[in-house]
Amino acid sequence: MIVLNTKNFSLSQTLECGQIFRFEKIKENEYFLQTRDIVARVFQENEKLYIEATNENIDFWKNFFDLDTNYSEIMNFFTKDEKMKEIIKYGCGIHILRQDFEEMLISFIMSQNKQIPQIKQCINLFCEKYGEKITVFDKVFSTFPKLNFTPTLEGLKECKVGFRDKYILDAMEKYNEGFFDGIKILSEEEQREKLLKIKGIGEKVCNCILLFGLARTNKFPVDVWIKKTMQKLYFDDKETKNEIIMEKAKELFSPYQGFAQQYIYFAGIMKKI
DNA sequence: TTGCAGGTACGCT
DNA sequence: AGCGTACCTGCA
Repeated sequence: MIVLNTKNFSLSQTLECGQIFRFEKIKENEYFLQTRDIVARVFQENEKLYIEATNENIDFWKNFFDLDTNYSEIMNFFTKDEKMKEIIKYGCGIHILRQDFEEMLISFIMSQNKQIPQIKQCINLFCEKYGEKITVFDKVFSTFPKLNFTPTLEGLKECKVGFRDKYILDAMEKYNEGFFDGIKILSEEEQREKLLKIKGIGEKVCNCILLFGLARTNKFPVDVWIKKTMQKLYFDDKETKNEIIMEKAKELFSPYQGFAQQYIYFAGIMKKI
């Protein structure tokens, strides 16, 4: 068990704002959480975060929960905009997790599925089929597999990913051809170009992978929730193209667009806006 | 029951 | 260049 000190951090807000899919609530402020092949039981009490995990490397978890970033500074930046000042009140404990690139790649291709429960199901089926079983806390978990294999379309169909089966196959074939080798050290523009070459990755999914899997925190993925909420906030509730919404976000939120996106998403799903 | 939602590809104009 | 529809699945 490790104990970390946190500031401006809420475990529940951070997990429940749509950036991570493999977690399960045990009770208030306590969750099972999985990333890659790691299983953790995480508990927050006041400003302390308790982590019991198959990997208890402190630096890993500090990085994963982004505990060294100064969120007061970021939130302070947003207070210059009256509307954002309201928005950040709802999710002021959100951190942007630094998740695994491979896992984000597959998860966000699946995410053009539907609601979060369905996305979770697809990922869990994928892990059950291709990952390894591991028993921790008297419970069986499945790890997220290394991507060094090529699945069949039939196998992927069993994960209920629907028509995204060929997209995932495309991504994994390219992955195994070394297409993504060294992606972490490329420039953001180069990373973006590579991602967009994969079938099934368009602007939105690309931005999610950049933001959550490659720590590009100035990206602003626009999904239906963000679109609705942004329209209400800045466009007089009128139908507005994603392109225009992204321009507005850039103008208002740079260099912290990713954080803004999370706060807005959270406020939006809380139906407060 | 039908039909809709989710993001992208693809075919049409 | 922009628009409409297909893709698959679960759920109202």
